Amino acid sequence: MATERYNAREAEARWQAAWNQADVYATSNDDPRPKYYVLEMFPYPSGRIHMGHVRNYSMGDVVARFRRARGFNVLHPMGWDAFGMPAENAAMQNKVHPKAWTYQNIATMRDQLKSMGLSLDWSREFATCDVDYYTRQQSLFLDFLAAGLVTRRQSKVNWDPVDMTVLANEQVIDGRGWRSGALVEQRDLTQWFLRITDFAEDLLTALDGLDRWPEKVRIMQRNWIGRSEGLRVRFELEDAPAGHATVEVFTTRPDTLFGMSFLALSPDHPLTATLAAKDPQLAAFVEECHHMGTSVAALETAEKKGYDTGLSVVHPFDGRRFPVHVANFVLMDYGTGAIFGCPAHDQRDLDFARKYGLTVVPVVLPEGADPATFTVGDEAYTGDGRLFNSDFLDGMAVPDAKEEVARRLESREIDGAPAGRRQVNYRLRDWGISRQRYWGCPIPVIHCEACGVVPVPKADLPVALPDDVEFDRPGNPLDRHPTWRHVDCPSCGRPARRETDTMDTFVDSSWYFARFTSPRADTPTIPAVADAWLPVDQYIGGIEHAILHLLYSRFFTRAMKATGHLSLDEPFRGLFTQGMVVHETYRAADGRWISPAEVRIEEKDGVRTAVMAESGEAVEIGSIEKMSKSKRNTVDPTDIIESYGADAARWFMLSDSPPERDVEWTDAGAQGTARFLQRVWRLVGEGVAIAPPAGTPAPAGASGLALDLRKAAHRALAAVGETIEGLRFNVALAKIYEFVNVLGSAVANERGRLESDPAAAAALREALEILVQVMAPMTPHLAEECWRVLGHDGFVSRQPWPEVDAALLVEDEITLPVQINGKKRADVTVARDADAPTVEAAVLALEAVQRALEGKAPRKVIVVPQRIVNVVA
RNA sequence: GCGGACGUGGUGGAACUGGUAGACACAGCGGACUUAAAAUCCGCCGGCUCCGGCCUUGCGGGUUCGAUCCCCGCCGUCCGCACCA
Repeated sequence: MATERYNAREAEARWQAAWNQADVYATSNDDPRPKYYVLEMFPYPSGRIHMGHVRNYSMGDVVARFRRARGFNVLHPMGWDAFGMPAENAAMQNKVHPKAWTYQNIATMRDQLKSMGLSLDWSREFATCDVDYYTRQQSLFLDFLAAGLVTRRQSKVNWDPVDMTVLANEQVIDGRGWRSGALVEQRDLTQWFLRITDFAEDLLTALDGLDRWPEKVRIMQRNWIGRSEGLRVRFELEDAPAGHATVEVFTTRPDTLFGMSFLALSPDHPLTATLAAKDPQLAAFVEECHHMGTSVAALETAEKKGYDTGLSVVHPFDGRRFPVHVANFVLMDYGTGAIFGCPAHDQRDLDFARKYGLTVVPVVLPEGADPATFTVGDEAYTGDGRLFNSDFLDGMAVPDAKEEVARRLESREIDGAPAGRRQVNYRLRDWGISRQRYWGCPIPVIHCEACGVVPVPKADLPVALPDDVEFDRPGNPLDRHPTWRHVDCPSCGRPARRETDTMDTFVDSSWYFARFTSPRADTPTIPAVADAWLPVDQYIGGIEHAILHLLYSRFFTRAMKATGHLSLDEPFRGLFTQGMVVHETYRAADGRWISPAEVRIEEKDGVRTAVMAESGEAVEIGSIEKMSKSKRNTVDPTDIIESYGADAARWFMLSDSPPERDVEWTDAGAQGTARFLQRVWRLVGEGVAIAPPAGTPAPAGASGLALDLRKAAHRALAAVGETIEGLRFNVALAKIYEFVNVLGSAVANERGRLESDPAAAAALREALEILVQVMAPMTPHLAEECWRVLGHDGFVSRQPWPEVDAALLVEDEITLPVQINGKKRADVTVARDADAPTVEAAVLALEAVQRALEGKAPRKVIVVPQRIVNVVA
């Protein structure tokens, strides 16, 4: 009988409507079953979804559907990370309001996501630019402010003089603004900060407990937080200017104090400023340092430069005097902004000392080196060893010497304070969230001449963005709005001024996962509900968020705990970072990039060539790269879904490559997937014609073909379950292919037996149902359609995952490979529970073994039960 | 410079805890069906071979009855951080 081809376009639309009608994927907060929260990083509404989204959301949907079938109450929501600069850029370029642009994009992308057939609870959807959302965010900010988790202070920022805004470090490329191309200036601005550094230690130590996170991400966060233990050491200054009797440095190597040859100040150090006020040459040097730029390239090639201030400091132990320099490589915002230089054991200090002819005295002797001859050339010695040339430290190991110096300096007073203080330092900085931008969450404070900074009372929230703004000039439109910023002081009632800075959009994404648990509540969360759902059991997204978003969210969760909005520390129990979608690139003879849609690939004798589909003009096939607009090597998910179907797109995104690695999109692969899905459709159609009706139980105690089919089905069922659980989707799919191959050849070659043996036919029905159910997480539309063909009403999406019959997974007889001297030479088939002597006897009787032994007795026979036999001749 | 990951057929990859290397797929080749094409189905598909075998998981060693897996040393690719004292 001829089976109709599966019409993905028609069937997918029909099942999406049916799911929607029956509200299949809505989740209740009151469901008593165990919870499972699966979340994919929500998208920025840039315009259209891309294949990276398809991959990300396909993975999450497999997890969600699988867990639902396993009996969990699954929360699988979707929303929009909707504030940000692209909306304002669009406003400036195309004269469209950021709000209109954003919501239009959301509408488009929502339709695209819906066409993928994702099992999302759309009733919980929100965008971070919804007033309802950012109102709660303002409320959170006020709580953080009251709890002392927010500060306002001056800091150096990257200022783009053309766009007139602060730029994040990531937005400064080679010293220029990423959009304007203007040279970025360092400016001192008053900024709002969230005090993430208060949690530095906890954010660091808690990483150890995140055992379902990729090790790579944990290491990146660990390095980012950058904890180091050291000592602050205060030096007495000679001939010091008023107010600068001492200068303090931070060091992690107090053991090398006797190897000191200079002290260096940051150009931004207060003492530098004091000295520069009276020393025009120093002032010029400082100015020069500020113009050196912050780009990677500039730092890499930057020469060590210094300026001798003429001052001296006194060594705390032996009273020697050392010069004080201002040096370009000393950072003001790490440690104390000053260092002591020990050239023998620090490469930067060594470079500096060589340049300015300062002494180099080694004080740590590598093991086995001769103290009389050991010298340091162009490479500082930073390794371990024993102290020498170091007075009372001589002979000590490095750790002991560190301890001894700390101990002595702690109990020593200079100028009324201890000369040394142990200190733990972090690289992590407080999080500056002020942005001079319109399209963000307004910071809810008011500046009053009389009262200072006054928080907006919660009753007055929201501080809503005005709609009537102009984007005809760069800068922040909120600053130029005729009325918005004018407001009465909530405290004294006199005219005051609103804060016109908005929040960094990373704030918006730092708590959205908590908001999904009760998205319409009039408080940021309902604590009991948030606690019931959180943590997110499986979070899936790109590695590019390894630090910022994931660290901010970890901080935010702690801050929300401190302010009573939930009561846990870690938001994401399991984290998975998926690889990118990559594609071949194509270039025309004149060098312009050509999109895959315009290219036709031809293959002759294994050589692939490409031509323009229309003109036949030759096209060069280039390297495989991340899909990007600039290289035009993108494919549009909607085109793919229209030509192959959503199920095929989903399946292909999950097949072949392990999910953490990059996957290459190829048209041939997509076609192969579509062919496979047609094959499954035919198989189910042909199979159901032979199999007994729905409801027929699987045959118990089956044998022969029935048993073979049952074993194949239950083995696939077990393997698919295990591999999905481990997020090894590519392996899950391979197991399904294997299973389909078994079923396909049974239906094709064993038709007679299937028709004459009711047990085999019943086993076939069971197998087909299992096939449809294990495929349902990946290809839900096709699965629903097949489920109907198999004679069932209702949704396969609501079916529980079938139980594995463990008895069917074990073989009574097993075939063991037989090795002779580690090389496979034969097979032996024995009972599964045969003991070692029995197996050995069977092996030695084998003809191949006899031949290899040439009549001699084996030296040794190793029997690994149920695995392998190795005969050592 | 520091930190990390990876390296398996033409390609993507599989291989439980040290136990048959190459599952599964893509591409390719051969064949069947067809007036033809599409679709579908069947077969082959790491290398060498004196047809008994031999070699093969980047390279060189080591441990082991046995190594893609563990250890040491190289080579290569990719990613992250980067004057953090």
